[in-house]
Amino acid sequence: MHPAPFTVEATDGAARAGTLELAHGAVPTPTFMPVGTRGVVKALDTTDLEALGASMVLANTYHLMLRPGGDVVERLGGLHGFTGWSGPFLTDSGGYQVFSLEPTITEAGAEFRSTYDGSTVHIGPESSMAIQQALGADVAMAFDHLIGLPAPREAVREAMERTLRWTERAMAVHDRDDQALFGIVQGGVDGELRAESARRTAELALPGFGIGGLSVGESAAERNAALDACIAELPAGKVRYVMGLGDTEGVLDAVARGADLFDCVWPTRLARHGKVLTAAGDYNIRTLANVEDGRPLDDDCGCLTCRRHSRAYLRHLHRTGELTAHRLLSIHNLHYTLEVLRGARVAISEGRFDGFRAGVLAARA
RNA sequence: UCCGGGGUAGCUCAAUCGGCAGAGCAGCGGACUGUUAAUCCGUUGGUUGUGAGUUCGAGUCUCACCCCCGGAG
Repeated sequence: MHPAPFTVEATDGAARAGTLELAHGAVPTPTFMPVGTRGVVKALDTTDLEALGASMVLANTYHLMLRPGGDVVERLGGLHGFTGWSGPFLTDSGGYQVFSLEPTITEAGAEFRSTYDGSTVHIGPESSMAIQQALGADVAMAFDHLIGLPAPREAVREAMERTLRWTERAMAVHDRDDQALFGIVQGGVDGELRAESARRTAELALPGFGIGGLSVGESAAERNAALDACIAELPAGKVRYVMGLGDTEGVLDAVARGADLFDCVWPTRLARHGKVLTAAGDYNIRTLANVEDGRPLDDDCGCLTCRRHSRAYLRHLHRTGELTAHRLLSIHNLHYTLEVLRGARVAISEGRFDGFRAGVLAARA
């Protein structure tokens, strides 16, 4: 087990700025991990990610075990050798697919119909761990049971308890020294279950903690209350990763509550759908309003896309289905998201996070 | 000038025997959060080229005219 030491360098209220040390480098927090499910951030390559200043990338166990297979990736040098990304990686355990693909769940694990060829595939806490160790990310996530909300309290408790049992099973088989294993807090939007899940997961003495099961149908107020309940029970000296959260308002809410790490398809998926994230508010590039607009996507943005291309050109590319549109908008949206968190980090260290956050939100409104 | 084909939403086209004028695209709006999503959902547009006629009822049948395409001359 890699210890993944986390140093809190500054705090401002509950918000904190820190550094997470991993086998492939240090990650300044708070920060955002672009999602590269199949070993690639859709439409981008590793040089794009380097230019963006991304410090860590996420990949997915379920998808990579099916294609090309964990063993193939392992023989090609693990995720780092295979993809060419030399910075830190985190692999999700396949737990999200328990939610999104609705497999049959038993105590042993989850039984899926493969999304690629329809064959039956099984993932349990041990097999997810084995595949993640083969993939060789800096951080592996324990296989968890994630359910959509709203859900009956008993179902939320059952998923939470199962996640705890599965996490202990994952720990029992994990043995890579260059890889950290994070546990995942569940509990829906029930404050008591969240607190209990966080407390019992923290007792497992893992190097970091995911806060999972959010952004699955609950309101922002419910999500924030759930975050408060979890974070109150998690150790201050370890990293807190809010899984699957990526919109500006949601991320800033979480940073204000003491979260350090995020990942989400939000910036990249929205980019492919033509939605542009900006400091002055979000909009769709596809509309007629942009047809002859020579301005950049965002007047104040310094990203590669905004330095070189107009809204009119990007609208044209998106409308005509040119693949470059996805790359250029993904670069912009990721740059925007990373900048918000870089700004938050600086503001925390200077003791002005509340003002920073209020300014960002006001400009977007 | 003659022969043939055609004219329906911004565009390309459907519409059974004469029986409530539709679709795709475009446009407009919404959704999307540990990726089965370059996706999905919703929605505004009509004097059916013009004018008469037949009929309970015409995009559809009849007549005249206008316009477009092809062929002939």
